Amino acid sequence: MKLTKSLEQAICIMTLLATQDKEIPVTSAVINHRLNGSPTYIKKLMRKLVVKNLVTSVSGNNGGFTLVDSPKKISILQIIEAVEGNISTYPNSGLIDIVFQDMQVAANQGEIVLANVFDEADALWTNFLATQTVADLLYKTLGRNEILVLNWNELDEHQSLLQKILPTK
Amino acid sequence: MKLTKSLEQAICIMTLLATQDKEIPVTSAVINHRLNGSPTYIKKLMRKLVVKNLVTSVSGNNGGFTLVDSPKKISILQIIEAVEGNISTYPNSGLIDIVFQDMQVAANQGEIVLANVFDEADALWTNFLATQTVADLLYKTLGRNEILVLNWNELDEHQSLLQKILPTK
DNA sequence: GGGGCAATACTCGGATATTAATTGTCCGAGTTCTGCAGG
DNA sequence: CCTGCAGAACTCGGACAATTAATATCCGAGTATTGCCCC
Repeated sequence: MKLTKSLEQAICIMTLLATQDKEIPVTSAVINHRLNGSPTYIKKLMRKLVVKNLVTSVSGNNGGFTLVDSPKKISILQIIEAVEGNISTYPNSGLIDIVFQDMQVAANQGEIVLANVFDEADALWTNFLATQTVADLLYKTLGRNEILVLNWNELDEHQSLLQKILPTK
Repeated sequence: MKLTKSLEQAICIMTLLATQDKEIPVTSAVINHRLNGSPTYIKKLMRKLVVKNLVTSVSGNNGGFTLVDSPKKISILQIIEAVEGNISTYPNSGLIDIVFQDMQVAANQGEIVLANVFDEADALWTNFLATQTVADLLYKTLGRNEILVLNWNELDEHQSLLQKILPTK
């Protein structure tokens, strides 16, 4: 049982936006270049984050994406749910009830019991991830309790400049 | 994020075997008939349970499948791992490190932090499901603290007899 | 009557097809800024 | 100047194609019972 690759990308995007000067939206071109994935697909991904109100999009010239909230207020769970939808691991189709159908038991009883067990397990998982914020990730990774802010648009320009220069030599 | 349909089937099979007289193996034909799925696919599923030593298979005439252990000793987690393999939800491809590659941070640090967070969440999930046994499911569903035992092979014969008789009328 | 020997009723395991989910592409929009041309 | 207009630089959103994972089928085995035939 794996989450999708999209989720990994979404987390990257969120941490990236978290270290971005809030006044300057990051263009999707910059995100694409960083993540090195399919540009059009990443746009779709971005849309999911926008719809779930985790990032805002600014269209037009100098447009792009910005975090809605402080990284301290964005949990990993929110990102997961934006990308994957609600988490419910048990693929319930009621199949279990056919096992019990000959034992005098209320219909759906097996289904209910099973669904509850998995819901409980899922709740443990989601509750924990709800406590983990994007800021926590940055703190732990950078080893300090502050988030440094930079402008990815410029950072990326350098990179692409380099890549434009190198091949010509 | 869903587990596969196979898992639902596997759980049904395990509860079914749990209510079967241990002396009499259940044939896969009976299991197929009950689950109403693809017979050949269910055989493959059964194999996974056999390989993980949750059920034993007896070949030859009057052969079939039997639980290895008491339902009290079989956890839901064991069934899940037999069918889905080890649970690790984060689709780690190290992508996160590209975000941090320009900030002076040990390589892989982001990857490690993220993987740990998800591992911790997964552990909560799996630890809980490790405490839930097949016997628990039966108790909760049947509403009593004993597992009634029957012979599904015979039960199923009746059914198929009925189905053979009915169409002729 | 009992020892072999087929027939029967099962599981085993891999190669291969089908179907569903995920990922990726395309195209034609809409929106905001910038710069420039004409009054 | 300053007003308006065209173009550039972005996002939006849906329809469609390709890729990968899950499900299902097929086929040729192997193995233990059953029952019957022959000595």
